Amino acid sequence: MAPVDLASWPRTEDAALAEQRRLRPLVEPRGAAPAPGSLVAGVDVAYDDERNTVAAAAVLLDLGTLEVIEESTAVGPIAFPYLPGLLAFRELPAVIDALAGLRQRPELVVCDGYGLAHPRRLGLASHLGVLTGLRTLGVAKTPFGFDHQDPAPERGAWSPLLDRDSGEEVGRALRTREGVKPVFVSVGHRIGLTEAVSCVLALTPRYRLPETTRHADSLCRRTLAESLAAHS
DNA sequence: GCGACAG
DNA sequence: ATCTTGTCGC
Repeated sequence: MAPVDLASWPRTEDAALAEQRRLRPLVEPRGAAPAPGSLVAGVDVAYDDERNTVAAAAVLLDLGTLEVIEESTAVGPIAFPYLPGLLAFRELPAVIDALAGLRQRPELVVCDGYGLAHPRRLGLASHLGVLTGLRTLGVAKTPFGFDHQDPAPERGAWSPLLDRDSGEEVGRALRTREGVKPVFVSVGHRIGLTEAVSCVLALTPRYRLPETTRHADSLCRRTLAESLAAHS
């Protein structure tokens, strides 16, 4: 996997918007779910704004057993400010570095955030998919700017996540645990929405968030804390 | 113009 | 995202 060249990474809002327009037509919003024994990666990042440092983690799990197979991390400078709708430019350089450190290639990458459920239909999950060619999906914890009805209380229940203007279904509010707030699933790249939802259910046998996300979250936090200690 | 706003 | 303790519950 080609590492990111930070020298040519967008630095301004205009450049980032132009890059989204360029990549958007390359998203493939259909495709099968990976087979039960496939390797699935979870990715996440943690920040230290004081030191302009970001730590990313990629954790590889067996989709069938949910056992951790491999871990990889990357630490680097924060590549972009946080602007809603441009999150990918902040997170992806470190995420791609972490993914590049995995010895085995995942058949799916689960991202913390959105894919097609995005103002310009290029959230970080889709962006990552187009840049790497990997199959991706997004799982977000809040509805961003979209409308939805509360799904029925049982695990597996869902309702469409709708664009406020067009009414288009851009994702699904999915109940991964009975009686707990839903998560918001959207297609990233090379997978359909129904298939993405079934993957997320396979990854949430017990908690609200996918096992992939939970492992990646704790690993990137640990990595950031260790890099902090090492530099003081 | 104002508020809302993935992480 | 991050600042932050104890506490209720499975």
